[in-house]
Amino acid sequence: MKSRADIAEVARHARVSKSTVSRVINGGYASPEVRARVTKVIQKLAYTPWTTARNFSLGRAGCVGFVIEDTQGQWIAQILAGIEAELTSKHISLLVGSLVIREHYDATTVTSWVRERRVDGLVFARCGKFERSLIDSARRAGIATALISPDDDFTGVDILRSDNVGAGRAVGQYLFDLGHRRIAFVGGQARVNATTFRESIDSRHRLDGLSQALAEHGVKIPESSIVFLRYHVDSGVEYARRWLKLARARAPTAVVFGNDAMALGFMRTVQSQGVRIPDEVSVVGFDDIPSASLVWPGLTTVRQEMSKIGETACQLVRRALERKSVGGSVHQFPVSLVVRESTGRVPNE
Amino acid sequence: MKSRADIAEVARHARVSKSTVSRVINGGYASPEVRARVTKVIQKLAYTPWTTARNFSLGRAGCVGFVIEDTQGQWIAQILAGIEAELTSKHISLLVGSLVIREHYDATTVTSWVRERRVDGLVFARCGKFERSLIDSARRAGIATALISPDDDFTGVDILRSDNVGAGRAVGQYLFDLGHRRIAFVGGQARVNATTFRESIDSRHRLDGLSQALAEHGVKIPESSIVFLRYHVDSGVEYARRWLKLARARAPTAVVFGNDAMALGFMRTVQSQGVRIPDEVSVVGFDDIPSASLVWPGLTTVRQEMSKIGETACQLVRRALERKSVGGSVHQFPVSLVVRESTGRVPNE
DNA sequence: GTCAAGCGTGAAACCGCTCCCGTACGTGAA
DNA sequence: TTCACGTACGGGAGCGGTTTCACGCTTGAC
Repeated sequence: MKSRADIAEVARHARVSKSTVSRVINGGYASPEVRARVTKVIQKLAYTPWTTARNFSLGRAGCVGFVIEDTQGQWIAQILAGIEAELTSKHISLLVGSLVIREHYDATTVTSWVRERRVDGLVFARCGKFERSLIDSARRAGIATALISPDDDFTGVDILRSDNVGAGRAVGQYLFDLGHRRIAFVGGQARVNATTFRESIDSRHRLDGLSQALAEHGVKIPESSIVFLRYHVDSGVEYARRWLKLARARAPTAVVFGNDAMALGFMRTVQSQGVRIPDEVSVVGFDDIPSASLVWPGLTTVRQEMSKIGETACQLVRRALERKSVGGSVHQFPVSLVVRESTGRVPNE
Repeated sequence: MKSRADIAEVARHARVSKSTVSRVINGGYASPEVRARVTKVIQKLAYTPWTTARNFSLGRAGCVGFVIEDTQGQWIAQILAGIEAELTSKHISLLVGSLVIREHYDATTVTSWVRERRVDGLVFARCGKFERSLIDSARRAGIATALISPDDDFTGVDILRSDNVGAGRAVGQYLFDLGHRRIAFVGGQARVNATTFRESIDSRHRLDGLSQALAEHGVKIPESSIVFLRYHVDSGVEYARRWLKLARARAPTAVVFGNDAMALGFMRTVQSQGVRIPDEVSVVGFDDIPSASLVWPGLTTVRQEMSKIGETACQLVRRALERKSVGGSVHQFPVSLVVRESTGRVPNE
């Protein structure tokens, strides 16, 4: 009992050589008659080339590795949706190799992917800390790499990011129009190594945009109203405690957070103390994670095209693979302000 | 310039045959001296077997396919964390092949995985509708399959599920202890095909447990307080409208939902109408998605060991692969009640 | 001393596909 | 007619591992 047809069997039935069958499948020289005959046999035998053998023969892995840091687990779906769409739409579809979703991604795992040539390409998404040596070794191994990152201090890799400055500007204009003048910004921190964190570049850009837009109307955010904490719900809680201690007349009437998790932490904490949102304070987040629309009041936030970014990242990796060249392009994606109920006109004093 | 060492080069340097190198790597007959010599050469040349070649030679794909339906994108992280832990912990680590995260998973994609032998194993997670023919064809192709599903009407595949009845009982006891006597249950629906839905088995089991626990105290849930809607935020919103219309004295003092998304939809809707939770109504969800702890008040819910379930699913697939036999085991995982602020004592009337 | 059993090793087949190269044929130009 | 060239196809090497098989050596039981 033969378990499965292989290319040789197809060739026998069609009375041609393996080479010809291969050409029919992959599109090479083949006369119409032969092509028709072979195609018919393929149909009849329900033949499908064995992917592993094909990859082996082509000297590739047929996989793209995907690395992400995602403690809250809110990102994955969006980015993956894009990646998946891109990969499956191509008949030469490469699979998403695997992913790392621990709090801090494990460089050892990724290194082994490179060493064992498990992947042809790599996509790093929102990893606070990129190991430069890791990316370099990937490049040396001929592995195309795309980074979803605000940091563009890399050579030879494609970089994708959202227009954070534009996002900040949009938020600034929006809050100004609502009458807000005392605005605070709570940015996030990116991981530098296991224990150290630094001001996140994403957040810095968002703050820059925010400041720019407000400055155009003569409004300035005082240094005392700018703070950078870890990208985590707890940071929102912590900032809420500070905010609650401020005198009513001096407390910011609007707080812009570096991500939704912090914003939601802030909201629930002040709500638990009886503060009404947006009557007493307006809140803006970033990212539009699923939770943002599930709370009451819904969180006004900035939506990024994460799905589109994931899709493009894969396209870049595939293209870099085909051309056997590594590109160092930078792609910036537009964002959109999603207005919900957590923002309102500034209260009359 | 040779790009990379292969097994033949290692063999040359160590003055042994390829076979011996292979045996040293995979643990076969080899004298201590030879083993040491070969190991040293491997170190020196930084040799790592090429995964694709190995898989090809072993006649396998080296991949496990992962299929999930996840519109809200809240599940993936939890299950994947477990899968990833299991796969990377094994040196024979298989990669997560790919995943489908559209609203309704695409059977065509999975079929092509099977046809092209892209995967050795398949894990289906929380897919409302399993295509029986798909699973059967996978079995015939010798692909080990694990289902994360409450439905055990399948043969030859491993099934994993949470103890939904136990979960329902725990919720029932808890609410009874808080003094609740008028309790409603809003279950979910699973997809049967593109347009049809049926009462979800998960929800039915949860309701069974809930009813059992309450019945032991002489409390009965009237039929009119049981409803099955689609597993979606909107269903929570819809139920909230119905609830708001009920007379205070007749409205349930506690509502148990089939999942967190519906519970959160209910909460935000009644909150927007000024209803205080849990003072006026207690709310219980299921699943403990990230959002549950981000809202105010925090949602009391039931946590499932999704990470553990994912991990076990992979173990089962791997084991089925090694033994070349398909097992039909059923695994039930314990759940835990997570009490937050959305539940409280029944209000004095 | 003989024989069987087991260990340690090398040679070579094998997995299924791609692709290089050689050949045969037909066509058009010199 | 001859030659060059492009098209169509077959033969077979090659990809890098694993595994089977054969063979030599050592050991122990009789």
